[in-house]
Amino acid sequence: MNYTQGLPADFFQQPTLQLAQSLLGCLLVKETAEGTASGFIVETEAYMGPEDRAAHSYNNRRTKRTEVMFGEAGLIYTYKMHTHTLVNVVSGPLEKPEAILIRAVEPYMGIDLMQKRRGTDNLKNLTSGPGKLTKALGITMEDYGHSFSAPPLVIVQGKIPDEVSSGARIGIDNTGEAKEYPWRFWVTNNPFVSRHRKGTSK
DNA sequence: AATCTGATATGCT
DNA sequence: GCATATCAGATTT
Repeated sequence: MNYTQGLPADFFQQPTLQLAQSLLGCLLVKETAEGTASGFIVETEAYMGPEDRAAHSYNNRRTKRTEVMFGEAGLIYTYKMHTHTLVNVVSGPLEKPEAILIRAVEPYMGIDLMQKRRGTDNLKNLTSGPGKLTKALGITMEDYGHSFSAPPLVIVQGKIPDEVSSGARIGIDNTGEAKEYPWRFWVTNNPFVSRHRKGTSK
């Protein structure tokens, strides 16, 4: 199978919190010289720009790193955290710095390649975290600023999750009230989510 | 639960 | 230039 085109632009133009849920079950595909690897998105977190203390773009902080968040929905926002690359989907209209962090995927195609890149054959440990999935899929800063609608990194239609849960986000201590906002979404009971915390299913 | 790792950008001196 | 902060992960206690 070959992916020449991702989801249409209007898919990404949903309100950010809604898009974060819509992305669950979609297939994230990365094509490289080594081969194609892909996985179903099973966990996301929304970051709501100026009003969100936890967001890089809080208070419209516009820097070289956050610049792409002010662009159009459907662009790729990658950044590095320590030794790991994390990947986000830019959301919201132009000049609204909102984004959705992809926190975990369920391995689908190219599992051999992912195992090689991660140095493990434990499926549950391949892509169950934002830094892990980028390494497994081969996502790098090279992808920064590109679109999820075109190769080599695309999001295509996948399957509809059976059930979706929501709850507080992860890793954002000391950011005041924002840390309790239920802006993390995951596929209920999916074993590939990064951390199992309590949430409410819908 | 604590600690190490150490990319990138920002802010201060 | 140096100090600091960041949407982690792996390893060790």
